Amino acid sequence: MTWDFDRNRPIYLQIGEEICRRIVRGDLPPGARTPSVRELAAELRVNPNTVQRAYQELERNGVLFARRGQGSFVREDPALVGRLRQQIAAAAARRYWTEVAALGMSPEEARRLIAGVIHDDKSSLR
Amino acid sequence: MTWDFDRNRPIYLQIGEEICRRIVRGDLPPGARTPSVRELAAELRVNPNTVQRAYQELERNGVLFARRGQGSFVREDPALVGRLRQQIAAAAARRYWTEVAALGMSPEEARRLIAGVIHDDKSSLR
DNA sequence: CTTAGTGTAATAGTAAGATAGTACAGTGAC
DNA sequence: GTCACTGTACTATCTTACTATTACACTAAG
Repeated sequence: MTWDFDRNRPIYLQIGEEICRRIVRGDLPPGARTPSVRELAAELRVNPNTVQRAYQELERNGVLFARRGQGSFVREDPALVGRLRQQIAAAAARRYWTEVAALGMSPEEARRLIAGVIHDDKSSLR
Repeated sequence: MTWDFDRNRPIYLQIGEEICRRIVRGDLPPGARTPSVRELAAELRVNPNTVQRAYQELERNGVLFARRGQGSFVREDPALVGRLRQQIAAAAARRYWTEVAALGMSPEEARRLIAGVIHDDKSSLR
């Protein structure tokens, strides 16, 4: 999976967010080994330093831990997945509402717009 | 209105977005003069060059036009407001759905989450 | 022990955003 | 004409994200 970054935001942040998404989805369950720094850097066509910075950030936030010579792993905290899911989703929802409210959009229209986008996306899958 | 920037995104982009929001809301109707470069720079505690860059960007996108010695103005294109409103809102909705879908969230939950956030916000206004 | 793979650290260089300061060009009011 | 405002342009400097490269410390497998 090569993948496109938002050029206007630091890559290391976007990598961290992607790791968290994989954890929430269950692709990276607690205890699992994450891709190594060099491995992920090659996959994303990015410098290893950038990946390492992302991992350090995640370690500081209690998401990962690292073992020299072995790799980095998802923490085994049972509350982790739920916490991440809740944090990310709530932030996304809040951001959406903040943005459209700043346009003067009504709650009803804000809800309708989301429903429409979701519906269009579903029907475009075939 | 002093106002806080997202430190992880270029300020000039955020200024441009705020101008567009003001246009959509009607605070800056077509034909209206925008704050001068120096004026807005002072208001936002930002360098005049940064504001100028935002204005240039908006001029390239057909949102503003400038007259030396007079100021910058919102274009009088009758479709402008609707176009901006549609663009910004649709992008916001799409981004929200992309984000939560990447967590594995269902359409129903995505809609419920938005409804909850909007409701909480309304009831916190008093 | 050797080897290959891991995380970690340090250095140097590049590019972009932002600041500071100055200067020039056009407009309108006096 | 003068003055005060506008947009516009340019240079220099700083900071940060990112790249490139090298090196070291640790672990597991052979």
